[in-house]
Amino acid sequence: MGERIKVFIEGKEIEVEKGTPLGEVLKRAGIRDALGGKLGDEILDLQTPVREGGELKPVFKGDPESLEILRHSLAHIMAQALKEIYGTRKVHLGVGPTTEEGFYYDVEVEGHRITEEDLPKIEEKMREIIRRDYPILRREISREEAIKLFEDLKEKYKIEIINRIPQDEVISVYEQGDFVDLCKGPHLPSTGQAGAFKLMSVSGAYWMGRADQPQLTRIYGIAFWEEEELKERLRLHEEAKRRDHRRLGRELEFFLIDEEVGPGLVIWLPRGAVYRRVLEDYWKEEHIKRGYQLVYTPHVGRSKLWERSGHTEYYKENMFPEMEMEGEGYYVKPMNCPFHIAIYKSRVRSYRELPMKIAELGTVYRYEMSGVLHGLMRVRGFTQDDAHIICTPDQVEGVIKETLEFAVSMLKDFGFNEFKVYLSTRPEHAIGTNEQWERSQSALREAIEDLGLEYEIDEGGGAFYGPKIDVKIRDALGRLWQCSTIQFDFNLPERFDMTYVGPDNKKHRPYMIHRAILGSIERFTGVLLEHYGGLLPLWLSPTQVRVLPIAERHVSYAKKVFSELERAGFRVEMDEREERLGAKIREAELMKIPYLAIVGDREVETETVSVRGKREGNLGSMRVEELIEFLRGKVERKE
RNA sequence: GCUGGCGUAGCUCAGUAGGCAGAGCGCGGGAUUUGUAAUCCCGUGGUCGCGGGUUCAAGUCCCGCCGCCAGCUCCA
Repeated sequence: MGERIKVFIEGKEIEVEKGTPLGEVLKRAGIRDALGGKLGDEILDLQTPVREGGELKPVFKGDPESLEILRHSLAHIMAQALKEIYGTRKVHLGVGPTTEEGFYYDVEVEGHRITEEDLPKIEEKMREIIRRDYPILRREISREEAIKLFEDLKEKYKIEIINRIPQDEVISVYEQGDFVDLCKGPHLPSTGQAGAFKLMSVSGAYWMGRADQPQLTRIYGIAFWEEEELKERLRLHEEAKRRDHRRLGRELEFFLIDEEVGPGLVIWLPRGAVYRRVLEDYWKEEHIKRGYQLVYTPHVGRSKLWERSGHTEYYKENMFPEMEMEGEGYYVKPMNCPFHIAIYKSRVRSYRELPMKIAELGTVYRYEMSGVLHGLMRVRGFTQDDAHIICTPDQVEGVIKETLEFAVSMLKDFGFNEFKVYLSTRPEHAIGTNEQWERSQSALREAIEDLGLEYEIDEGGGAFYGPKIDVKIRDALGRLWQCSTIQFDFNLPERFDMTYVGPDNKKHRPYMIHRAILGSIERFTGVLLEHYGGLLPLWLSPTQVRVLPIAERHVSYAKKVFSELERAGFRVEMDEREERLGAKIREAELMKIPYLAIVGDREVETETVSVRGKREGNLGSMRVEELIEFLRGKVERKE
């Protein structure tokens, strides 16, 4: 009799011998149609021996966890297809994990470069393997056996993986037909049960993610149980493409990135600049309301400054190279903090003036590797909505709470309502005292909990100089984007010898916090454009209303409408070209102008305008004052 | 930066196997006076990313560089 363990399934307690396959365990609990089970964080398939007791959740086809099983098996089916096409010993498999929407496999094919053109052929072979309906069998083998097996198969990468598996861990392989792969599972019982999939793309990926290692070909696929779900996902991909901010930025005349000007350097076109001005005005007002002091600082600073701040030591690879003038070195700023510190230090500070909140829409320049640049999302020059808060130790809790609240409320104003917060705590090598770390970390955690936000802790993921929280927002397509960050800094106050005079008339070291809410204006704009598909909320729209006279005889009345709207504070345009109404409307629609005020004989006659909303369509006739009220309401509610 | 793909008119794209650079939209001019997503006609527009090479001949083939795209890596 072996060791016995207890598992709990749907409230039932089942005692089995350690190592009983999961399928057997489930059978004893009276569950027959499951695909696997979840024990702790691990998803096991039916063949996996259960070696630990605990709560066991059966996983059925259709459960989110079941996709993991499906996708794992599809990765193997793809690998098998590759081997059948290019030769078993010519294909060297790397790793083949599942992703959020499918799977990929990193492979090296000797003597052939896989391109997207190969994908249909591979897909076809995969379908064939699925039709053959091979049973997928799990086998646990010894380390020696495993090494011999994969050496025979010329699977050099698998050997490396085996050598990294801890000595006490079981090594398992899965077989289907004459294909065998090192894998801990989970898998479907047979290839015939694989669902709907599509191979999407091919790209390079370093072995082990390290640039000094060989580069393999990564083949991506997406997979779902049902054809319908797959189609829906492909539709989302199309939608994302349609909403690509780079396309919208050009079409709506928001911004330009010009090769001659330089990669990663954004030029804001007049329409984009109007939007940006509105956004920045709003941002400034909100900061002033909350007691921030707005400042402006230079774009370059002496090398000595960056040496003192530590940037030349820790951040140099992200900085534009040093320039020299009158024998003195200068750097273009990658951050605003040293300047804000200079402001703080411009005179002696009393505890009475803390917390001091210094804010700036500060444009910084960072060297980013050419391959990572991407529209507005990843650039080399950008404007941070930056602020530094300097406070006494016992103000920390209040300051953090207020800051997080501020961030969330601002993001909500832009129409984002779903947030995910990440708390990064002390890493192994860190500066600062235990007291500083604990106080800061608990202030961060409390603030998140007080606001009832969903969060995750990234244990040890903080910077060496302090813990932080990052806020990510979820967009209309379900994607997460990092925006806000609240970061403690125990380093700079020391380096710059920042002090304040306390009630005891002695000098003390303040706490300092870096924070950004939108992150960068450029990136945030990219996110906004994609979130709204270019149709920004009325308050942010560069043009809010366009007046369309139908014929020339309506122009003078249209001008009256135009100036009334303008006087009411709206951003208005008029299209008085000799064009058909349909054409004027079409162009306005393409420019995503939120409201059109159309005037023809009827409107002149009745002193009204015919209103057409981009979202709502024809809204019928109303008096100009009514339109103004209607638009005002929308602007005020930030709709 | 690395791997792969791409780079033709302002935009979207065609250009077979080297053999006189094309279309639609845009833009300019004219006609049309127009009712909820494209009026018609005429015209304009290109160092084919840049630089070399092969060839009688290069948008097309080869090499180098630049940029873009998908990833790797990194991040606001």
